[in-house]
Amino acid sequence: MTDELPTDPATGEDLPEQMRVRRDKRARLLAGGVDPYPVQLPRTHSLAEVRAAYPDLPSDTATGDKVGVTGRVMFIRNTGKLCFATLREGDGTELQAMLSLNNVGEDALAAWKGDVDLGDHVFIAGEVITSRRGELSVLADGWQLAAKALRPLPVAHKDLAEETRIRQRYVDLILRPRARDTVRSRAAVVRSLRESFHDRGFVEVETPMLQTMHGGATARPFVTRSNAMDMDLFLRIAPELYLKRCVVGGLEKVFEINRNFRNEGSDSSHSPEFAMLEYYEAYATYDTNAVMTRQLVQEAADAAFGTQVVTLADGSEYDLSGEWTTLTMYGSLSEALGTEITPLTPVELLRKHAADRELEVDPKYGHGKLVEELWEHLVGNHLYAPTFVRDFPVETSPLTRQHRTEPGVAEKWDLYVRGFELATGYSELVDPVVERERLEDQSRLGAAGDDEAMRVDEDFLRALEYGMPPSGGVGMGVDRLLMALTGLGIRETILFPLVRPE
RNA sequence: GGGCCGUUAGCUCAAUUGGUAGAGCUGCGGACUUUUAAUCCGUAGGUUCUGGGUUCGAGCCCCAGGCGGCCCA
Repeated sequence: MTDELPTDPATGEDLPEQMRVRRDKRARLLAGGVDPYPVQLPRTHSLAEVRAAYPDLPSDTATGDKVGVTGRVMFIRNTGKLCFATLREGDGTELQAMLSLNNVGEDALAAWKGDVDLGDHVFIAGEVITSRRGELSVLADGWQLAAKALRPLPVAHKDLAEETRIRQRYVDLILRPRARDTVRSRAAVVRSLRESFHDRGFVEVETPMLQTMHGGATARPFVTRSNAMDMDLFLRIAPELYLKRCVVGGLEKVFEINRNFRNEGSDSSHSPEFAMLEYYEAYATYDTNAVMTRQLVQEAADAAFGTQVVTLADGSEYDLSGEWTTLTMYGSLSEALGTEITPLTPVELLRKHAADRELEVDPKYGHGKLVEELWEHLVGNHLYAPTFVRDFPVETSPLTRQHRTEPGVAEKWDLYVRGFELATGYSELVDPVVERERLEDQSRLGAAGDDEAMRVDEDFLRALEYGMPPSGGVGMGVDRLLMALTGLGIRETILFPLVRPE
């Protein structure tokens, strides 16, 4: 668990025996003129290429074909004059190496037994054969150390403790091919998102992560400092206000996939730093961008897993295909409470409903926040199948357009998947005068102590005053998309999540 | 922020009422030319997260702290 450095690195005196042994081997090899970390090895084939070239070799076959392969030693099975090792390479492919006294000679066999430990990278040159048991193997003519491992590999037969998996992800990746699959799935999903946008004529932009004023979401920012400019800066909580400036400027279809930072705790679905996708499209609405968002998710599922009925980590299936359910926030809340709730329902009554359900709410909450809390508690958390919930309270949606016919609600949807919020979409508010009023309301909340409230961004308002076309906008958590598609927790979808130092 | 649980060998975990800290794998020594988590014989390995306290005696009880997990806000 603890990885203290040795008090004396040269002798490694205070090290556990297993690390001392490996350090000693390295030193002995160097002293004997053998480089435990050679710069290059005459590899001719990947393990996967060997496997692909000989898919159906019968047992106990000699092909006569010579190859040079490399891999990390995952298992070793030595007998007196014949040694077996299971090599594993990057994509998880395994191939057996065999070293026989007859082929490599006494010295090379003794060196193999004496020098090679589990976890070492080795190079094997030899003939492709199958063993008597039918295992595809490379029967060595010679071998060479490719990189000596100085730390023992944890046992491969027991799961690594979750904390160690996160803190030492490299070990997790070595031991658990599934961990590497997750990384590849994530890459496939992100690539699919980009391709879906490119196919639809969107342009990818990168907007500031260091901002002089944070905005675009209600969240607490990280504060940092520019020495040269002698001023505080904020790590962005959302790219929204910059992407809208792009739309004002005539980039009518823009998207960005990048990191957001929110100065909040982490749990199974939150991380202080997370990957966010946002996209804006002129002349789109929250109706049309809901359709496109569904397509983005479905295309990503197809690209990464070849199906829209994905298999989750617990083995269950999750169906993302076809059309998705749509609810309204007030309608579904009314149904859950058994009584009509509207934008005109007084705050006192909402508080009473919360109290009746033993839901504790902040006494400062107004109508909008109370409705959202009640809804999340009574409806949102129980939505398993992909569901769009539409028409949010205006009060809590300061950047969203007022509904075109329904008073008191905004043209905003949230997409819920497996009980958590995956994405949100708006018909964007583009009237600069109304926008200013909303931001001024927010800034009054901020002045009153709400440090999640937005500030008045004068430059953003100036941009809107030049005229932003009617637009739809969407934000989707990329980590959460992976969670939705795999059933993993957010810490498994992020390669190196933030953890306190040991 | 609050509550509960955990923290022991390289890894995964045991340890009765407070009474010499154990196992499997790994390691080390040996045997073995067809193994598949090889097998067999032998053997080593500990600041029990840290610091205090109680006690004849603490992995275990008490206090403070660290790190992590779960639940709640």
